[in-house]
Amino acid sequence: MKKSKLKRSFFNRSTVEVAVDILGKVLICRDGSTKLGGRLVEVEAYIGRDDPACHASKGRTPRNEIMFGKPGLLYVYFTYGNHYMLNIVTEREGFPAAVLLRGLEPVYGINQMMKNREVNKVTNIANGPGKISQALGITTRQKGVDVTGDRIYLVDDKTKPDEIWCSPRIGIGADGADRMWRFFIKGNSYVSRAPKHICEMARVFNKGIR
DNA sequence: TATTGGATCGCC
DNA sequence: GCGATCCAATAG
Repeated sequence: MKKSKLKRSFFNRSTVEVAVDILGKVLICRDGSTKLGGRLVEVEAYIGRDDPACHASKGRTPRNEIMFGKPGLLYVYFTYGNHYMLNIVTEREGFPAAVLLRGLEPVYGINQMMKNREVNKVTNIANGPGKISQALGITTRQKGVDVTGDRIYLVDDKTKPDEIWCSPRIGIGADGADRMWRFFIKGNSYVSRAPKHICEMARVFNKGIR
């Protein structure tokens, strides 16, 4: 089986489908001779104007306008005075939606990522959304970068992820907390520390797994 | 122009 | 469990 780079058509689908399918794929960031990245193990879906937790729920603003753009663009924003959140835009152009990257199993450039994070445990490099951006050197400068290009992209190496589970999204208030739109690989050590949430197997997306 | 709170993290 | 930290969004 050959490795392949994910194309725009991958992201031009329903956000839940993209969120589930992107688990197990490898995110690569190239900068000159530096190659950083790893396998995605936890993501969340933010879907359109009807999703109260989606930044675009109240319409288009300077911050969220990238979400209305082409599927496959990076949506990066700054929050809590400290952290950059890395998202990939999904669905057709004009429909504001994205997948937030929350957990990554380090594969490439582990030493450099540990330097970027000032940590010395691999399990503490990228087990949280702010940590992923810091490890990879992502800031709002990367907002709008196209992941079908050659600087930041995703690779399908045909690895089958283990069981996919879902839960409510983290850090979301009552509005939108009912949606089970956080997806992660059950038991993986690089999933972020989460509050005690109801988790269940995402049965629809685990065909063939019993 | 002022105020408020956040898709978090790290340390107590 | 709580404070840091600063920007975006909203209200006045």
